[in-house]
Amino acid sequence: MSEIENRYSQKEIAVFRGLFALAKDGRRFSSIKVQDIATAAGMGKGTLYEYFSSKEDILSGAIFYALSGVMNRFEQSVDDTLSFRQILERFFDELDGDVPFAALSMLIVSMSPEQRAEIQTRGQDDLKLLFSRMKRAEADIFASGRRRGEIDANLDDNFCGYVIVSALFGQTAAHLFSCQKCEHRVSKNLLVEMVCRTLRP
Amino acid sequence: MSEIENRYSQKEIAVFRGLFALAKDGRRFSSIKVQDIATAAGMGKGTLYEYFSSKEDILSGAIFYALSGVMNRFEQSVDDTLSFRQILERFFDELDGDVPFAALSMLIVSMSPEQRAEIQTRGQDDLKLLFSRMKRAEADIFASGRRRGEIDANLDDNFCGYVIVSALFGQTAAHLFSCQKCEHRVSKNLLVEMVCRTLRP
Amino acid sequence: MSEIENRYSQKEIAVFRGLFALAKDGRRFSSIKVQDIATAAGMGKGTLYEYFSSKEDILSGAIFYALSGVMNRFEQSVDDTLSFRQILERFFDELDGDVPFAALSMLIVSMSPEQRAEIQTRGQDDLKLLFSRMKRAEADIFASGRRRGEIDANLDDNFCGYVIVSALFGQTAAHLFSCQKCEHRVSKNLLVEMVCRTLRP
Amino acid sequence: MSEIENRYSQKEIAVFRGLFALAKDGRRFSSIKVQDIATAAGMGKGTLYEYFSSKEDILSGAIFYALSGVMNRFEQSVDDTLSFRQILERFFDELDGDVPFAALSMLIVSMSPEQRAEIQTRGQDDLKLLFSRMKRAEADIFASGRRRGEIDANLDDNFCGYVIVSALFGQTAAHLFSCQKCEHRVSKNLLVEMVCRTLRP
DNA sequence: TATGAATGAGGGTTCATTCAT
DNA sequence: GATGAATGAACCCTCATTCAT
Repeated sequence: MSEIENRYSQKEIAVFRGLFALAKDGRRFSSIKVQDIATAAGMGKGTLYEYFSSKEDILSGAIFYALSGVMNRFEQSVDDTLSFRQILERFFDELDGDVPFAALSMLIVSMSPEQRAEIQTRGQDDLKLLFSRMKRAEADIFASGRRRGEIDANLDDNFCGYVIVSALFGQTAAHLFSCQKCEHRVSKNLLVEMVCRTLRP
Repeated sequence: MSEIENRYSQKEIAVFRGLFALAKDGRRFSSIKVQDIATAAGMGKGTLYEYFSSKEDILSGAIFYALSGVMNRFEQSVDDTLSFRQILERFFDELDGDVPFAALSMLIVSMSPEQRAEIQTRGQDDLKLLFSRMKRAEADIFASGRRRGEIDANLDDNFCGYVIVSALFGQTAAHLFSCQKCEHRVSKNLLVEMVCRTLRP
Repeated sequence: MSEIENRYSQKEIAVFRGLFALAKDGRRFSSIKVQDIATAAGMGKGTLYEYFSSKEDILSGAIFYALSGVMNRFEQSVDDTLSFRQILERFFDELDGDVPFAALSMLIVSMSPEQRAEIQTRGQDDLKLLFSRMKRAEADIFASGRRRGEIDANLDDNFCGYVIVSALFGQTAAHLFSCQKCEHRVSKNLLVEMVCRTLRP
Repeated sequence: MSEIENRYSQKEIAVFRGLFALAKDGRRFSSIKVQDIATAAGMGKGTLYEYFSSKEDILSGAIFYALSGVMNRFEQSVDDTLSFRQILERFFDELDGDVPFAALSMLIVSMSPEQRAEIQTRGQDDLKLLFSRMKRAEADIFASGRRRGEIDANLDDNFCGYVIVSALFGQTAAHLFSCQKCEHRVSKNLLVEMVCRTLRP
């Protein structure tokens, strides 16, 4: 993670954190003004443009930054001494530690289709490296889960990964517009319960 | 459903369909101009304001309209002769028939927090009636699933509902930003598979 | 007056009266919608355009109509058996009878410079005839006032007319933005008092 | 006056002057575009909104600014060595020096009823102070005029003030829509003559 | 380097006008 | 003749971006 943090200047990180703080309560990116971000980051509006070329660039950067953190977190969750459920719990528990995941979700859906396409190919040496490392971590965790009998041996890594990603974003979306109000802690328990139930043999 | 359709003028429905067509490919609401909606709906820009008080009002109206359709569809999925999996398949199969669910998801996350709060309380005689009818339909379907042994008897209706809602929105979010591209049909199969695996005893 | 009334259809008069009613409480012409006028006149919006070519045309027509009334009223005030002060009192008393003068003032200042230029030359056979008749009435009244010793013999008709016009519009303007609130009746007394004091020998 | 000028930034004064220049020739406020004001003030359209919250706010500000100037001018006209007529002449001579009074009149009648109500109560420490100072100046001038025998001792300050205000606005209105064209200088002479004749014993 | 005053392109909204009924 | 649904030109205002300091 420190290597990721090192890749950003303190100013950039301040901007990212400012943006996440603004997006935390479900505010849409389009309703967040550049001035808001600058204020939240504790700097002048003009300074933003010393580090980012546009408002959209801030969005892309912030998402890239946060995803790096999430992936690192996931990678670090690999621990052969823990059960699959325990790994999930630890991962979800720490998920909001660095960056509120609800904010990250809001920002991701705020991206333009072009940005989404771009972020998939961006930083071929960076993001793809992260992805591949995360995939390997995933594979380790899933393999461990299968060995322990927590994951159905017939389910491949793609399905398992899809279940987690889907549950993750589904939770946020459900929060945004659900019939019943859900406590955040309950949601996490629901999440773990759902994933484990889904993947169990 | 006809009762819902009847509650809207042809112009209003044309606007809703125009908006959904524009949102289908993941376009953000903020990047959709009022002129775009008018053009997509086949009418002049000024005409929109004969039926809606603002751009946001179009959004609220469209979401309310689409949700009504989804709920009606779900209610109509109740069929004691079908298995839980079959009901899910039928529901998901028809989900995109009227309004693309991906578009609906995009629009829901495009709502402002204020709109989200408002739509929860709006139309006490309309939306709440729909909700309660859907809840009853849900209860029937889940009860049937439990009777057939497809749903774990220990899981209450809230959990079952949460799983479906979460899977529904998670799918869209996963589409928006996932590592691998997913075919739409595959997603549906994944959806059914996920829900059934999660709820099985 | 009947000849003036006869020159307008009932619809046109309804429109004029509707507009005056709307302008009575100081509302600016630019804030009065065509729909408002139509509603106040008890007809459909489209019908207005059967009788007037534009919103500005309604304004010009209404002013022309009201001015005709005022001039006729003034002409009819000529009465050799009354003192100058009595004539003024009668004129001012009846001023609001047909059309609220405050509304007329508001509408006059709402005219565009082009309209003002146009109305001075409009209806060469109509307005100019009215003007000349009014001038003659003025001359008679002023002459009578001088004969009775109510008007300074050194003041020409232009000055006398200017005093009346100025007092008339000054009253309205002072109403619009004055330090102290003035009762309408008081204003009339003030008006007469001012004019008589000004013109007295 | 410098204290008033100091209360406004140079940009604000530029905007006010730009607006007065546009209104000078009798143009209605509703026909003056924000872009026109910006151009006349020598700045970009967006800059206006750094200093004013709306087009109406520009109007209110300009009127408040100009009225302050007029009141200050009137206050400074107090001079015991001059006759009442001389004071009037000096006041009217300088009236157009800063801001064309015809433009100010046009803008005042362009105000919405709501704005008129608001400006009467606005700036309790500012406008009301100005009003009270002007009232005192008025009282001094009228007292001096009575002492010199230029003003009828039976006329109270309210009547005297009303005569001046009425003459002031009546002149503008008469200009806007009068039978004969009046030279500006002639108007001023007329004004002084009218006021002095009216108030004389 | 950091800033925020200035900018103007762009978009939401209004409303006078038209025309099919 | 009377109507009002439909229209789009026009305008106010926002806010991302720039650049002189």
